[in-house]
Amino acid sequence: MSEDVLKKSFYDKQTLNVAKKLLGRFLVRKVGKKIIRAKIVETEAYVGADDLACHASKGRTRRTETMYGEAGRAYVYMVYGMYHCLNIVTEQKNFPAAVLIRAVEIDNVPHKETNGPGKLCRFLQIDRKLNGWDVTKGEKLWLEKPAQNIPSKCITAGRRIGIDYAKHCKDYLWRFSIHSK
DNA sequence: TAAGTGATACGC
DNA sequence: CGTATCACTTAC
Repeated sequence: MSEDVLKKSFYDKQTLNVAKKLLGRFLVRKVGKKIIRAKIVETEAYVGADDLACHASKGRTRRTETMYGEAGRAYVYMVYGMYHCLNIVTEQKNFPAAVLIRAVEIDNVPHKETNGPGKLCRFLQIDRKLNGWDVTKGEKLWLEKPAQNIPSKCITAGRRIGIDYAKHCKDYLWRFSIHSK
């Protein structure tokens, strides 16, 4: 496996920092012999049982069990019956936190097809079978270092999307994206 | 702006 | 069991 594969030590840190550092890195998906490399351009952090927007705020259940596990695993779930969302589990074991991958860019693919969490999973053929997958192994699904880091002045923080039910937590600036130019 | 879609969680 | 809700997308 490539030396560029991000290790567990990248993920078991503070979630907000991991979310920012994931920007500009490559999400790599291998299906059969085909490899797709996607640059991450937008992420969101979901941190702990106290974050009302985090699925784990409702307690530890079968669904959220992955988030309580080790850092560097994929947390994949289905929403609205049609779409999957890909998250990467962060922080230490038994602390529920993850980074949602909201948008990516792929060479020769219209941005329209990969600029949403449900759309990028459909394009990369990610579904619940990958829930709990270890993304530090460099097989099937993993993340790689970028050619260069994204300067912090090119990162925009904003409110998270689609979590109006989360009361005061909806105003946290826990969505991060790269602004071009 | 609304509705499709089914897993999930919870109440009975 | 039933039913409400949802970290979304697409078509009006």
